Amino acid sequence: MSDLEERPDRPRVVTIRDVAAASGVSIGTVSKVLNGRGKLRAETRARVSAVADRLGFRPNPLAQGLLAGRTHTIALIACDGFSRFSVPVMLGVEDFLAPEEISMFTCDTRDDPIRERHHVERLLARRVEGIVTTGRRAETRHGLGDLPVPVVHTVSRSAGPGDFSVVPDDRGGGALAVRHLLAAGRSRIGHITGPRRFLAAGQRAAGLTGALAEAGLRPVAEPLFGEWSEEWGRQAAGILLRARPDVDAVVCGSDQIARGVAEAMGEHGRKVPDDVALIGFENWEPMALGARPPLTSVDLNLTEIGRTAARYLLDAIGGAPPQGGVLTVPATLVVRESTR
Amino acid sequence: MSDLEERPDRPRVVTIRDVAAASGVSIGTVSKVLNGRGKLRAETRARVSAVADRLGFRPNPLAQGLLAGRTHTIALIACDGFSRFSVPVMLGVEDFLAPEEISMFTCDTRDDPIRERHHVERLLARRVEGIVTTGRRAETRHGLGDLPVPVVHTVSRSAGPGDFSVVPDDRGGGALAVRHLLAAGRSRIGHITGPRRFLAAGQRAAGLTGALAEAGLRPVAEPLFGEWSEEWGRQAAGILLRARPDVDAVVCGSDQIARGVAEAMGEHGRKVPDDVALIGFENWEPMALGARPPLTSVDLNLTEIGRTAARYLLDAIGGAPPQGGVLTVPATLVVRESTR
DNA sequence: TTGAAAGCGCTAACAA
DNA sequence: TTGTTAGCGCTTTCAA
Repeated sequence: MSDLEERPDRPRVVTIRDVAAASGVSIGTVSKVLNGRGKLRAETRARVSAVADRLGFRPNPLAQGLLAGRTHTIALIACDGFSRFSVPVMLGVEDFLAPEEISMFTCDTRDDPIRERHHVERLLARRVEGIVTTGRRAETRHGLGDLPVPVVHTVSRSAGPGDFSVVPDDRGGGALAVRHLLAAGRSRIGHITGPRRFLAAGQRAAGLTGALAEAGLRPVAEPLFGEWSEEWGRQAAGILLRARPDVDAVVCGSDQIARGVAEAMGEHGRKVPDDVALIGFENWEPMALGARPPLTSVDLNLTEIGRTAARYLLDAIGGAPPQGGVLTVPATLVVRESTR
Repeated sequence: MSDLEERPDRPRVVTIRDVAAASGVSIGTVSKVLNGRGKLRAETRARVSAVADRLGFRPNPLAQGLLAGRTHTIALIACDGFSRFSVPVMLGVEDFLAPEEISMFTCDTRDDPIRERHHVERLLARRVEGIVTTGRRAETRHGLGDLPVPVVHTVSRSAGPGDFSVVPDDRGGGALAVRHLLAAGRSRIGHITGPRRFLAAGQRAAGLTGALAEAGLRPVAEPLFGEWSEEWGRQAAGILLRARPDVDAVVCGSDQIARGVAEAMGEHGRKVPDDVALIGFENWEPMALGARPPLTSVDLNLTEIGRTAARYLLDAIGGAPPQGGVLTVPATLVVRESTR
């Protein structure tokens, strides 16, 4: 496949000088045409643009940026191998950025602070104008330190003082799930979720108990903290059924857990949703749709978190006063067969 | 959260001039110190580096790039919303790029040619030095046209003449699965997979029948083409069992299908792996590990595909003669309980 | 209405 | 051993 012939020259990049020469004007004039600036004869404008088009001229953003001190780039730093938590955020950020003609560098730190530092250094050297970080489920993360550009943290909130974070509403999501179940006439509601050390698990549980309390109720049993896995869901369903055979609904801390619960319920002779209604969390479609029956699930709207983060970042880049604190994006409920 | 006070000035960016002034030398000297070029007194070097460090100087890569005509950036274009197929490739590309101090722009086309064109235009304007595309399962995609920079397509092969693609070995993966089953003493092997129109489905099936043929065998029944879903797995398992109750192993076109099959097998009174061994495809861990029992699965080594693509891209950027054609990265088998 | 020239931050060739 | 200068591609005065 290799060949000895000279490599065919790739088309040389066309500069403003080429356009000027080809259209017989100065580079200043070309610049004015391209930017619609200054006073020029219509005929000149037309002619120069035509030439620029014909030559396939694209202004070099490095040169533009050098002069303007801007790069129209931002960076997204993930820490979790672009997991299913980071990806929707990325898409949201991109959504918001693309029409602004801003490009996005991405990198992943694999949860390694050294790698993170390294990436931040390089990105700053490249003069990105802002940084978005993404996290894995709602946790608390360290800040990035005092940087010369605005930073927005997403999903995981930053512990750095004055830092700004956009996070999912785990608590509200838990409440949402409960209200849906109450409206459907369920009242003996259990909760099976991930490890206690996860902020997300605690908040989802708190939202659930809160919403039950509003209705003068309590969970049918103490929330069961364990793992984020299907296997834990299977185990915990057994534990719950043994303690409270009369349970008529379970809110799960993740769709994976909910799948495990669904399976175990069947094995214990309970029908979903007839005997026990089931709600998952995170609305991870391959999981939620593959379950039998398909799972009602709390959607944390991570893409919206990404859009929101991008909007704030652009505002900050534009000179808006710095924001600190945590902004929470509401969750929504996607209703499927497991609660119908 | 807003305040009326003046926004605290972010630290102004330090230029080579600042360093020169602060250390009482010319900018040329600073440049030599920073790049280790030229002949300078050791004392000067030490002093200037110290000042540069103290000031937190970072050379502006825009200026460097403008001069050198290089940007040390590449782009990755996904088409599938950074799906589980694109993400491992991204990580592989990043793996290979990071030590080279090359940064990666990413964008997603949402499978929209207009969006793709738009992104390509913008990336070229930014003078990326190369482009990697990622695809969703092995398909054939259109090329990007004649670009002034090298392009490597991954996962989906490009139909563009002279284009270079790095793709998974679906056929080899199918063969791998069969050989593993044969070695385990199974011989009545069925196949349940995705839609016939997918190249990946066809190749996996071909690999399977090929490896069986080598052993003088044929599939226990015609391969069942359907959907990539669990639901299809459940359905198809029933069909297969009705046709061939004596089947002792099933290779599935995806882990999702395999999960469905596993579930249905249980319902039909077949134990996995005792009665029927099961192999999935793609080694999508949340699916493969959550199944009961955990699934043996063919890993397509997408991260390795990413690394390989990055290596070729860098070579091409470095001036290696252009390659055309398709490079196949071998698959491997991850053995778990479903075949033990 | 157009052109000339300065300068963004940096490197490299050449002078001193 | 160090400084000076030109120039990368572009925008933006200011002159013509």
